[in-house]
Amino acid sequence: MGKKEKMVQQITSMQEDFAQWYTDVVKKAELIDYSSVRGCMIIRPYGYAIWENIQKELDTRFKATGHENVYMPMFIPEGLLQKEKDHVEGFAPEVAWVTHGGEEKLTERLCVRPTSETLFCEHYSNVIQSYRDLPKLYNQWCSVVRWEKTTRPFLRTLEFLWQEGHTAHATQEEAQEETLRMLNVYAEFCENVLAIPVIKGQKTEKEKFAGAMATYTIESLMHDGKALQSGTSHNFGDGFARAFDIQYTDQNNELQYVYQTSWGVTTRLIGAVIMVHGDDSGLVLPPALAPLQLVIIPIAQHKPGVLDKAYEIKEQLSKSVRVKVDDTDKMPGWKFSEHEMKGVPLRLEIGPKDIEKQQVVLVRRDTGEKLFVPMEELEEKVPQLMEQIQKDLLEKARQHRDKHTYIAHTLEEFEKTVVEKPGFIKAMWCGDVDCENEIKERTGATARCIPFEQEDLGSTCVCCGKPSKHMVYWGKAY
RNA sequence: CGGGGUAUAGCGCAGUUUGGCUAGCGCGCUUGAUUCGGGUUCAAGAGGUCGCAGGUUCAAAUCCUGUUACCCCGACCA
Repeated sequence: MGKKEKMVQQITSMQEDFAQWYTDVVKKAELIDYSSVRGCMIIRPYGYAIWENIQKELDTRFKATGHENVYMPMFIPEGLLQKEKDHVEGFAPEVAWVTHGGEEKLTERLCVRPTSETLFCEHYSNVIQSYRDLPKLYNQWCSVVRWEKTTRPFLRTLEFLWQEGHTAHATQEEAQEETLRMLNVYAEFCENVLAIPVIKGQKTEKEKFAGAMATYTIESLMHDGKALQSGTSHNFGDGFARAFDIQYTDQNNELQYVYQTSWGVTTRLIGAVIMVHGDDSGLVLPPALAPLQLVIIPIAQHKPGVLDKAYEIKEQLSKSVRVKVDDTDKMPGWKFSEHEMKGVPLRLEIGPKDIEKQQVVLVRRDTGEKLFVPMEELEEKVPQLMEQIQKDLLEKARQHRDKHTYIAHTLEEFEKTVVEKPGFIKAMWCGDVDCENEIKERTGATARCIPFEQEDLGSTCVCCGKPSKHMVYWGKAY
């Protein structure tokens, strides 16, 4: 009994206190540690390995769609930042400033990049001359700094890792095509690698990026019913081009402004994985993302032949999965819990009894299901299970999301749903920002997106009763 | 940034109200045995300027002032 209790007490349960559960998981799964700087976190090896897998998967997709990686400076002169009015207004409240170099005060202070639009624009204005220079399809992996007031590991930190794509095109149509192409890349990545289903759509005027003509987003739903903006893709039109004078000469020898896009995802995605798949035993990682896909736990490892067999199986499986043997001298039960906390998708137990029967025990992290598998079937069975787990996680998340997506026809219904059933709320909207503000004030929910897949839920706005324009996904967000 | 809470060993906590001997406990950690199919058992040991900075006092983990970090709820945001 005492033992059972100890196990349960490892982390706070999701139901009891979701926020505390989240903090417990990021710490106990050894994803992060807090640092001595407020709001900044240390990403530990296991957490960073997850980020590296995200990078690898995304970078492959970026390259496949013709993008090149570059690196911009981390400092932006104040004057440069201020060239685009909406942009600077959006970011000014949360930039960090460098005012001194050594002991000497700088004549112009430098902003630590909160995002790099202005740097890319300045560079583009120098390197783009002719229609032959277009399109420019650049991406950058880096960290940015935003001086936030409240912070949470992965979800909001002062410095965070991300990628930002910045492209320049000859026409508005091309820019729009690129904006949606990258949104689709994100959506496909989230579903197939992270096993997180997303709603694709457009942000409202109120919610769009500072300086953008249009912002598109993928929105996902966390286990507690809160929404998480998981990636954005912006079409800038020629707004930045006009502010930064990025012009090219077209085929008719006429000067034209370029059309630009930018798009990004961040380490926040790791937070999404935790909050979508995790459970009371800790993290649950989809196999495509997991740094370690299969952990082999020898039982009675001091007995002759056990460790040898474990290593033999490891060798055999390492062709198809990321696998390791946990041969530390801890008790098996301890190892089980530890790897469950870290979300390793599949566990293989091998002991004297198994060796005798020429079989092993496989245990799925997501379902807890135990499978007795003959050794000669392992090479086939393990990759199969990986695929199955990947698929099941996505399906489970999709079902959770659908189950927690509600429809509201009136504001009263809307308010009631927000209070009683956290999740997405689908409701019609007239397009007026006043209604958007009133909904936020009365319910705390914001417009997450105007989804591409529209549904007809009636002809009147949920707020004012005037003719409706769009069906909108609403929700409380992280 | 507003309201609430917390800070004592790696982790979880007691002690603080009412200042008083050398600051305790459980887990973990180290060493040696023992055990191994869900957090073994036993023995010996290491580890703390009580978040930080001031102040009051013969004496401060304990009282006072300031400050920082973390957690929760709001406002802002990837």
